[in-house]
Amino acid sequence: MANPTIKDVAKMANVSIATVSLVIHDHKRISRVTKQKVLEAIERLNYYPSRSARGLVSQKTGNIGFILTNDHFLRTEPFYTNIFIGTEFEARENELYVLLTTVDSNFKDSDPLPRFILERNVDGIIIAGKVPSILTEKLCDFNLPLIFVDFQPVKRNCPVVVVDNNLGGKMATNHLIEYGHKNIGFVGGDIDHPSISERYKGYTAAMEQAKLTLNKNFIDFVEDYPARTNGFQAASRLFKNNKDITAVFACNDAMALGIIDYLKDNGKRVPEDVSVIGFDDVVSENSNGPSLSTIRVPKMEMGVEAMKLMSSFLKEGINHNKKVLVPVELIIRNSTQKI
Amino acid sequence: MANPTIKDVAKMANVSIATVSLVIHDHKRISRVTKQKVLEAIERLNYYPSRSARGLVSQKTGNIGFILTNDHFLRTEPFYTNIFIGTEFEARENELYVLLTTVDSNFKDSDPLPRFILERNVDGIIIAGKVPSILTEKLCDFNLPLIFVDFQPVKRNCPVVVVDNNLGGKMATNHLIEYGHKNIGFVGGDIDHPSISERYKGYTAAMEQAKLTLNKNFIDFVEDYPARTNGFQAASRLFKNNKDITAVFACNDAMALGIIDYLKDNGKRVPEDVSVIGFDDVVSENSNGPSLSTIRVPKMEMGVEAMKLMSSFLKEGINHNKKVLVPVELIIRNSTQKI
DNA sequence: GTGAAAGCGCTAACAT
DNA sequence: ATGTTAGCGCTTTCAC
Repeated sequence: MANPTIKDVAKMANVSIATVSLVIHDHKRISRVTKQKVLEAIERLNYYPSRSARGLVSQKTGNIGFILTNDHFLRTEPFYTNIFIGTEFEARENELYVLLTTVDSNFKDSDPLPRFILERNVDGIIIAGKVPSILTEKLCDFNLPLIFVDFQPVKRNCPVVVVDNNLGGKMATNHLIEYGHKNIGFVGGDIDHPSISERYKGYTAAMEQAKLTLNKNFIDFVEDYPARTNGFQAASRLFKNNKDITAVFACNDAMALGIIDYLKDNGKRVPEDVSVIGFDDVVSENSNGPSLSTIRVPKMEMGVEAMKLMSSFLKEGINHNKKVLVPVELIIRNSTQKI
Repeated sequence: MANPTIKDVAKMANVSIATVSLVIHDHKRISRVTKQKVLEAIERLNYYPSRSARGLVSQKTGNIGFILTNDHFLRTEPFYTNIFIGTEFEARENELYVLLTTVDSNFKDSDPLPRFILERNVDGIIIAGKVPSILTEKLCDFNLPLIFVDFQPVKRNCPVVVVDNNLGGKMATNHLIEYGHKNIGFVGGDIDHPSISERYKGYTAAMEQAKLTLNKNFIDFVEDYPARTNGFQAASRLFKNNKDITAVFACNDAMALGIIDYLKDNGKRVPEDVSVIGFDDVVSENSNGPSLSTIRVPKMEMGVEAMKLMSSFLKEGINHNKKVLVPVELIIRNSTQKI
């Protein structure tokens, strides 16, 4: 039969559709015999309950929405993509599907919300990366569980999966310090971004702990997205006036590459003249040049953790308002060396 | 109101739910006045029809399934991921969502099909990359439109979006020939893979057209997945016996990198001693080393095209059994040079 | 332990 | 031009 319904099963098993439904949900008060009969019919007909029908009556769609800003969606490095893949992975374990969508990076109050919310086509929402707070506010008004990954919204108290950015910042800086560097620069993007500010705090903390002077001239923030070209620009400002910098910690790999671009263009060798370390570990896999030391962020795991929170909330209803801090790892490659 | 239904709208507009439905579907025979009334009520209540309810009655879910093998899903280079993103992109234009899932690379007859098919939770399926033919067969049995991307199944006559692999192979080879190379090697993966065999055919065609001898010793196929390590292995076999090879065309970027790895390890410089060209263009973006010449494959566009085929089929019902051949582009970077 | 029946929110055929 | 109604496939309460 093309698309058997619960009726077909009931007919074949000589029971009512209610009984079939109970069997499907493994209800206790069903006799062995009946259960067996029904299961056989299901098997023979190759029956699967329809999602739409279930969704309508149970108000559960089995879908989870995944929201990303355009900016993040279109970035070439596989950062948020890998987080998405992680959610996908864990979704499967929990019989869920993920609906991906993007919102404008400058989401305005008048902008429409993702269609899957309006159509009640998701049971929960995972938000990856920084999104405008106006969006967060609007999302909170719906009665949908909300989980944030790689971004902790201010004010709102939602379950969150974030990288231990502070520790990572310390680890990167300490690595340079241990290699004998003293004049260590920091290059960052938008300081208002929680991740970047935490990485910066890790940097200052490590510097202070090592009793190294924190030179304001060694620090450069771009207002823009922390992209490769911005790293280049930042480096040009940094090195113009500070010839004695021997190492730079960039807030992410893209900027680190931009810094290396600049140094190469200006006759400096990496790592011989200047050590550079990044953050995220999005570069390595397919590069064939001198590889970048960095702080590895377990991107897929972050997605997995987020979906685990979602799934356990959906199942057990416990909203622990948990903050999952995923660990980072120092990856020493060839862009840093002892002084 | 929390979740207004069609009834709420009908009540507020003083019409029947049927009228509301007709207005939603922009039916002709509705008077200006009524339409206006209803639209106002919809606006005021912030009403959106429920996906599940619609899905149940119309047998249309608004979802498209996207199937990938594990192998492809887990590869680090963003090839299929970008195709997926392309489908996602075009899906939004057509008010569709994409459900991603993977199947085992060795899908067996007894393996269950993706859940979204069994639950009738998709209106069509896009299959990306090579999948076991047994899966294709099973999928065809369902009455779902099927579209293939980056893989053309043998026997089955489905709409397909593929790269012009043959032309790409010619372009890559001609590039090397134009640079003065004569002893040009070819390194490929599984020759049974249509894409690889087409690229190889392009290579041989270009060689023959240039009246260059096709030396069997200059050609190496691995049985395995065309990965970086396999490129390394292939290169080691190739160069062991053929000291006079001055250029290699690798069937994809990953293998090209493996070849470069081997050459470096063995004291050969790229491109000074040996030119290497790849295929796919998945390396460039975040590499900081000498960059790889390659044939660019428009990955996102492929996804877009596939979803366009799907959407137009769903809307107009025209199954053109079209074969969309997406164009490739020669990207000359620093891994190839004139002899 | 099992069945009858209501109803989830919508579409579409048929009435009026 | 608009309303009435059946029914999509399922879950769940309430009878029996």
